[in-house]
Amino acid sequence: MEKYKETEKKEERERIAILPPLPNAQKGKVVMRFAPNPNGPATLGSARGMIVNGEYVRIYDGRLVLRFDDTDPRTKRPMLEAYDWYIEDLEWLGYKADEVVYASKRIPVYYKHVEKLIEMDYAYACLCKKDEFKKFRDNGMECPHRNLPPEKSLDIWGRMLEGEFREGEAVIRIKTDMKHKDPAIRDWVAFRIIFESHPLVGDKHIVYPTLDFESAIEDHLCGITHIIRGKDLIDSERRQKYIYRYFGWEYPVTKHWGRIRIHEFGKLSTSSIKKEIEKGTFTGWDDPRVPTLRSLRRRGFESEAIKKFFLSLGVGENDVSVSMKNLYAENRKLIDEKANRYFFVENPVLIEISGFQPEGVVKLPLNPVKGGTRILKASNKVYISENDFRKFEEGEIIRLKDFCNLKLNDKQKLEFEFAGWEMKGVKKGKNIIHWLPIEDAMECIVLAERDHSGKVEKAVSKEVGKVVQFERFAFCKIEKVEKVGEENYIKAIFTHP
RNA sequence: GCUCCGGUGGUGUAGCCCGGCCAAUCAUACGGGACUCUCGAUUCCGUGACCCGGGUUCAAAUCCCGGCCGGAGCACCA
Repeated sequence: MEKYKETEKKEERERIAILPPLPNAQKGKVVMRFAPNPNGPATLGSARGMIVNGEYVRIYDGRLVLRFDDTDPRTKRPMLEAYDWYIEDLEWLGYKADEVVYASKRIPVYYKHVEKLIEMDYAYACLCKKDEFKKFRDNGMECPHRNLPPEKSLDIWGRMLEGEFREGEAVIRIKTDMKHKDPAIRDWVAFRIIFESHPLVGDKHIVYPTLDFESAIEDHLCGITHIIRGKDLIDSERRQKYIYRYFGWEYPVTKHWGRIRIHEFGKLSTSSIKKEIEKGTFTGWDDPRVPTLRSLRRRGFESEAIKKFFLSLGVGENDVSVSMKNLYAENRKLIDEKANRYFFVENPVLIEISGFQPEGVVKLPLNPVKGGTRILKASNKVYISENDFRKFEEGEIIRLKDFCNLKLNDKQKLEFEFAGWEMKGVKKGKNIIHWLPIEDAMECIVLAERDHSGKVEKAVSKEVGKVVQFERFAFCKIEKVEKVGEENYIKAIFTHP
């Protein structure tokens, strides 16, 4: 009976995690893509793209393409390390790209396509200045270059590639409709000149495609059947459909999700994080305060929790504003039973207990599921947290968890007196505190929003790389044991409460 | 301003296409009880929502119109 209930619950949870069916999707024939710009590492926002696409591909037994939309070496300059980081992060989340495409390496392919479009008179070389064109566009008028004969456009195109124009002097535009009711769609730019060395392909090119062009061609070439992305790219579809019509291609099925805002991180964008790192506010892209996947991994989050978190948001088009608490809840479900328990005493106050001379050791439970014990010396010199100490009043009985009771005699002088071994008489809850014998304590620093320092059980040294729970404090990942001078100390990272 | 899109409890989400079984699902949050020598877990109970106004209909969260609010795009960024 109990077991039946258990599995039923699991199924319920599983069902929630399932995404709505994709229109026109056939098992085995779905091809989807995740297309980031590697101008920084994957963030929580990128994770949504990886998870939703990855999960659909898994459901439909399809193919996943990881494509780097890195065709602007200046404004959204790619970061060389980020390419591999994306591949790593994708794998960490449990998805594997069946194919990896680097747009910057395939620029000649895009050249060929645009040449064809120019020949067919569906694209033209435009020599207007940016604001000149804007005027034409806003008034629904054709610019003087629009009706250049294809040969003439082709000639300008050739000279663009030769470097005869400077930046801003010539672009290639796709012909749409200068009277289109949405000005954003009118004759958009497909290629522009950028004299800037590309981190990945160097000085090979001076004419780069815009995202809309590159993505349109690449989606077709890769045989993408379904595109799911943020709604900021919703106009892309309207623009790109012109190309698809001109070539007689079929546009993939699309779906867009709304903007996501995480309460705790607010406005942090890739570029603003970058700035803060350069300023030294953050230590790097894996600083625990930063919403990158690298940081969450470092903090000890399970990728499964991140997945559940995003799947629970669904793929609706309305904007969401969600708290990390939801992620914490998912992660807690996974790590609670794995994490060993230890005492971490923040802002330690050393007290000496009078009235007894303890001998031997105290055994404490190590893990709530697997059991096991950990051992601390029974001592009359122990650390307790200043945060607890502050709350006690003279005459109060305090329980050192799993050890013994004390009575606070004089708060000023830190005078504590032994008050028995048994639990009875102690109010459960707030008066049971964690503690640490002076003999088993070592220094510990916990990196978080605001760093916490204190003392921790020496045995924690064996947990490097693992997530533990510091009782009555939080879950933390033990990162390493570091030596400062003579002394070792534990460096841990705050995971979540 | 123009062009799209969206509005279900504090926060997310299901339901809306194909109106009735929705006095609206689930999660999280919050409040209270039990249990546990953790402020964690478990468990029980509770709080709490269909943006507003019209219309269609025997019947509307679901369809239609208007309003209000929110968002996205309007880049030689992605």
